[in-house]
Amino acid sequence: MRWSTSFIPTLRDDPADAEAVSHKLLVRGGFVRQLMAGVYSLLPLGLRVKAKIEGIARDEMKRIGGQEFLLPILHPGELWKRSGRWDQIGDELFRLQDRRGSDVALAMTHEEVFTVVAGELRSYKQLPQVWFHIQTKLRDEARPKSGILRVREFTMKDSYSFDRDDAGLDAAFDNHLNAYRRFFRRCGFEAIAVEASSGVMGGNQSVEFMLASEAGEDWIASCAACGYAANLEKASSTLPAPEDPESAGVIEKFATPDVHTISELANFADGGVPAERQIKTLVYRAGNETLLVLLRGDHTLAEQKLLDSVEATEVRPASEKEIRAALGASPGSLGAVGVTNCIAIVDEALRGRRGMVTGANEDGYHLRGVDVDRDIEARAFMDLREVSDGEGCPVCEAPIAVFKTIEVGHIFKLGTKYSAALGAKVLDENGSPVPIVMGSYGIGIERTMAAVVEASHDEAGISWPVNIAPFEAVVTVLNPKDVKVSETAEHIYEDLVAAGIDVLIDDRHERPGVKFKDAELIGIPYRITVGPKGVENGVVEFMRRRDGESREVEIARAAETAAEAVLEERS
RNA sequence: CGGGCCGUAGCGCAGCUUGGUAGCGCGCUUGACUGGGGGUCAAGAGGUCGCGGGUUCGAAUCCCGCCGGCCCGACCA
Repeated sequence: MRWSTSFIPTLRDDPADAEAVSHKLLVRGGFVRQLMAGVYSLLPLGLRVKAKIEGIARDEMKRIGGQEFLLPILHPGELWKRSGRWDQIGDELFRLQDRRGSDVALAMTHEEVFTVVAGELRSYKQLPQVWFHIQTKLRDEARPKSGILRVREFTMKDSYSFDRDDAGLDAAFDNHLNAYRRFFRRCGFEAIAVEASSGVMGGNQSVEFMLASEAGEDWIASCAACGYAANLEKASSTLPAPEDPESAGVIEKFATPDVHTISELANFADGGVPAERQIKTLVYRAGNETLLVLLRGDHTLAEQKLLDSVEATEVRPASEKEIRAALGASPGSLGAVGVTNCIAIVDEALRGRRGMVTGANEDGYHLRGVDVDRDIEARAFMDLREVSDGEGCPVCEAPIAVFKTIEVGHIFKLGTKYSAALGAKVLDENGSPVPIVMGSYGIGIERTMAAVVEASHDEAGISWPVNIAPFEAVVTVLNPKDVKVSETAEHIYEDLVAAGIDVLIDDRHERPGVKFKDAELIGIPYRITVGPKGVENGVVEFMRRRDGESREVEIARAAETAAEAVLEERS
């Protein structure tokens, strides 16, 4: 392609509304333009990258036996009602009505429709199947942000596995796990596979693929020593054994005027204790039940863990009014000792603790000498707290690291949630109908694009890996008016085209500096610079974007050298 | 959905406090010089000041309403 006739609108300045590096660079480089909040147009450069990422996804899916489909994005609301998600999901699902007034949903994901198609499977002998498509998804995100990282309209590679039993699902899941690792590696980064919560997707196991990045919004805990990694919604950790008094002691009420927070109580002169000796009492509503969620004073609740373990579709913090009605005191003086009208759920870290301090359910008073096992009627002990950096890995006890990541892929063991609801059954060996065991597996294509930029850029711009670069090489013509220079450049360009390299020739009438800056901004992995001085000496400059390494190459060998470098890196 | 900030030329911004009919840099067009890291000079083009209403002789500027965007939080298969 010729730069002079291409639409590559690069910008000198960062767009004012961009925060994330990938957002700034993809806009400045002329890859994307915003249309509205969370909706972006892909320009030619952006589309080229997207197509390459899709190509790798397709390749990896076919490697594990995937068959490609293309399912609609306009779905009958009826179908989503049958799976239950019409009511479960809320505002994130785009809904509309057609001219006859029928409910229609815009695809957030395609479990329902793939399951309907799978309804034509008749026999266990037809299983397993792995089906996929690469299709637009629409989600009315509450807060689109960070450019192309979190949007309302995007492309997803999603696949669905259909198996006769859990063992089959396990195998399909493993195949995807490996395919995803290869996929992200080919896109240019090592994704961290983490245990995750399945959320409203249903199913009992899910793994997310993450890229460590400040631009991300998911926190994960990861152990460098043994490889354990989990989303903070799910991660657990070990703590040093507490040093509690031997004897249980007796409960004493004491006055704590003006003490409303854990830290105020820790600093309270007349009976205050450190946060780790306090019991934090949070009040939640789940359906018609009031839950007391008890944690150590210095710990934070991982709300998703609570949600996952109470089997409610929704839990929310109780209002101050509800709290007062249930416990007779305001936040700051709450506790679970002697409370019978609420369900107390206690974090594992409090099990067996003695000599603790907690609220007395009377404003301005606390209790000391509390023995958790003796004094609190716990419905259950569960892991509810959020892991902190430096705590012990649950597998090997080495210190665990907590950091921010971008979620680029997510795979789920769905089980029979959708097949049972939508009647996708096969006959087993005995001739009895059994629901198909399903898995679903997604990769965000544009998000992957942005993630690569987050992982691979410098002050000058993007540095694409060869596999997904919009062009693999650029021939920069320093002075197109100089006939010798321009003929030399054109020859090299033609040779690269003939060699099957995606090559761009910068034949614009621009200053050299402008061309260099632009080539670096849009991130072309290799550059051949053809200028009058070099041509005079029979050489051109060959430069690698990622480290700036450059050398002179004979004109006759230039195309070959570049082609070899590119081909060596393609995978 | 709560809190904060912002909509003026393609991009980045000033002007608004104290009303008088819009300006700067970059980019763009034409010409000349220049040609290995965003060059110089000259001449130009380009704006319903987000939208609607109100106040006023007069509104980018003041008032009311709406729309849109960004950030923080809640949310997120």
